[in-house]
Amino acid sequence: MTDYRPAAREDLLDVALVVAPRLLGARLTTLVDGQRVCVRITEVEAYHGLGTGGVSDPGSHARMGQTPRNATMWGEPGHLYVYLSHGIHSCVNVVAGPAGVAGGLLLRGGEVIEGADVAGVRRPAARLPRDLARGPGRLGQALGLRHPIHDGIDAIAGAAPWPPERAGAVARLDLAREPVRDVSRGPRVGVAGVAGTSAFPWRFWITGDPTVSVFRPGRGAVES
DNA sequence: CCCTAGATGCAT
DNA sequence: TGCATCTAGGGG
Repeated sequence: MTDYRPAAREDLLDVALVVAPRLLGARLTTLVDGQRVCVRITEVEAYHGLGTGGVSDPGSHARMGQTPRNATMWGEPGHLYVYLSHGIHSCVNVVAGPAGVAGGLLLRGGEVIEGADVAGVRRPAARLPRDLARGPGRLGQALGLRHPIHDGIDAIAGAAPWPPERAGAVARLDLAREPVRDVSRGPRVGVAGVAGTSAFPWRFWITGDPTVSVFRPGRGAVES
């Protein structure tokens, strides 16, 4: 990953798209406040931003270039970009692509496979186990990840099996996974304008998985 | 400044 | 359908 060098502008666009399906079935484990929760990722969305002069993703936080808010997206791959949605929800991205290029995969859904009791306490509204991490805000809450204190946390363990804590939290992404039977692809959720149409089919999910969030077209999307 | 809209969730 | 409530960006 660190040796990756884009040969063309199009290759930069590919980065997040290549990584996206690879995250399906992968596991993200967190240790927050001494409590451990593991989620099997079932739904992701790709976002990127080339900054000034390049083609940009109109649905991406990085579309206008680097800002204090989206700085993590421009940093090291494998770190977590945690942002606040509507002033309430902490949503989690896995940063993708080389440092200096904005890219990330929004984790939109997952199955809690460890620490369901802990996740249940964090998410009392969840009636069914499948709702514990179904949706980006829910997933962040189930894992105990919060904006802004956990933004930029490194989810790659590296040589150490369990890296040092940061802000009372540890996150680890395990890309080794069981083969995924069938992957579906379609437009991203809740993105307005052209990005809400089939022009950007950058949402990937495990076909038929009950922990995949409900599709909701963005404002300005084509009605039917 | 003020307004709007946003990669949302949940009660009504 | 409306609200919770924080942020960035665009327009006056």
